[in-house]
Amino acid sequence: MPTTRDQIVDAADQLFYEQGFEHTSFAHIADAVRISRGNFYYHFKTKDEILDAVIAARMERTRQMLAQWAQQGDTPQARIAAFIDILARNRDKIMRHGCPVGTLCAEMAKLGHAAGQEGANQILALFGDWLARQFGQMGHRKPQARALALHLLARSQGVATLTNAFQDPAFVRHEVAQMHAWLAQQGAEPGPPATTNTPPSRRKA
Amino acid sequence: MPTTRDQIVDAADQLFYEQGFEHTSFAHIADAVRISRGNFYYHFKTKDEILDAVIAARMERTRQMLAQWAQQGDTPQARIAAFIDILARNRDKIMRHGCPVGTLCAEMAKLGHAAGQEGANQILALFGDWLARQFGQMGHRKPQARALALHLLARSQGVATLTNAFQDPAFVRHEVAQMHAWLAQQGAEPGPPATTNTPPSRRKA
DNA sequence: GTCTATAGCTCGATAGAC
DNA sequence: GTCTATCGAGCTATAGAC
Repeated sequence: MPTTRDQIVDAADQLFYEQGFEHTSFAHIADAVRISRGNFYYHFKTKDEILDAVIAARMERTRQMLAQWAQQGDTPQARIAAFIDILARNRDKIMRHGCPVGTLCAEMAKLGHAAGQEGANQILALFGDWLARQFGQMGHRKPQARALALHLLARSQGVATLTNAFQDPAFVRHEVAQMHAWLAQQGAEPGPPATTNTPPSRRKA
Repeated sequence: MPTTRDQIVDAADQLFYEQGFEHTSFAHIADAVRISRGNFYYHFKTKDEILDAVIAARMERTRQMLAQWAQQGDTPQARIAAFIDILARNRDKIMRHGCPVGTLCAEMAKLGHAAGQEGANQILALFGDWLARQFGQMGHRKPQARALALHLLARSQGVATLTNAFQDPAFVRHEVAQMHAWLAQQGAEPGPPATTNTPPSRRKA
């Protein structure tokens, strides 16, 4: 039996994802947990407090997910592939509500909510840093590994945005396949790292 | 001297972009135009009405911009390059508020605002259809031209999302350069069109 | 810990004078 | 066309009984 506080955080987490932070009221969260508004305020004094708790929970869950991928994947390529596949695995939710991380970052930026923006960006940064480490283990030097990580992160964000807008499952499949193909081209190579998507062996060919 | 109605639409357009639709109140718009709330209601009866007007204005502006690109670019490649360059040209605004189209699509989806989502998606589709036409003129068959268009649209959306979150100008420059390099690889070719980012001449090599 | 009741505010929207 | 005045609903947040 989870504590009331945990139930509140879980419900808020889901509602913030489905309807957005601003659009979700205390009444809405309280109704979902089946407690009174007064009880809600016993656990969280302000809306910022519940936002902080949700962000902390998402951060922790993200850390665990990344640790699990790191444990299960034998090669950095396999681990990055696990990242790419979340788009396909969460396709239906993304079609309805977008990427949980990206849409929260966007909303916090629009609201001018500095603390929330900082927290949401940190979750996004967790993915970026983790991906950069994987590309580093593939043999890429630090700045290049970081560039590849941000490139892949941006692509997955873009696919999520268009999936949310156009609701086309075939588009997700196609882009995920392209990302896997792109990943296969980013092989570890000695010598100068590639700066474009072009395979190094073909540069200046 | 623009009409009061046009002034309202312009102010609402800007505020919806900077703070989001839901976060912007009638009082906020009225203050920006320096009219009373009552006067505002003479021109627009509901919040959906002003949203419709803003979307219509953005749609018209987008059409004009695409027509101008079509007129100025001598080749389809040059015209697509003009699309890619809006990321660099609007970099500062994107860092602060994201992509005007993508963030509106995301917000409408979160609010469950069917009409607004439909309108915002239509603006995004304007870009997609226009890009698909350009790729078609480069010699790609219809489904392939559409896939390339959506791929590029998704990448620009993703770059906008990460730019908004991380506020890194160097990242924008790098990704824009990569998109131009990618575009150069998507040359018109007879025979089977490429289905990945790999240049066709290298497939199965 | 959980509840009811409500303060204090802002919202979208309306009515009517000028 | 523009204004002031105001409504009812919904919001965050607080106070206090149990």
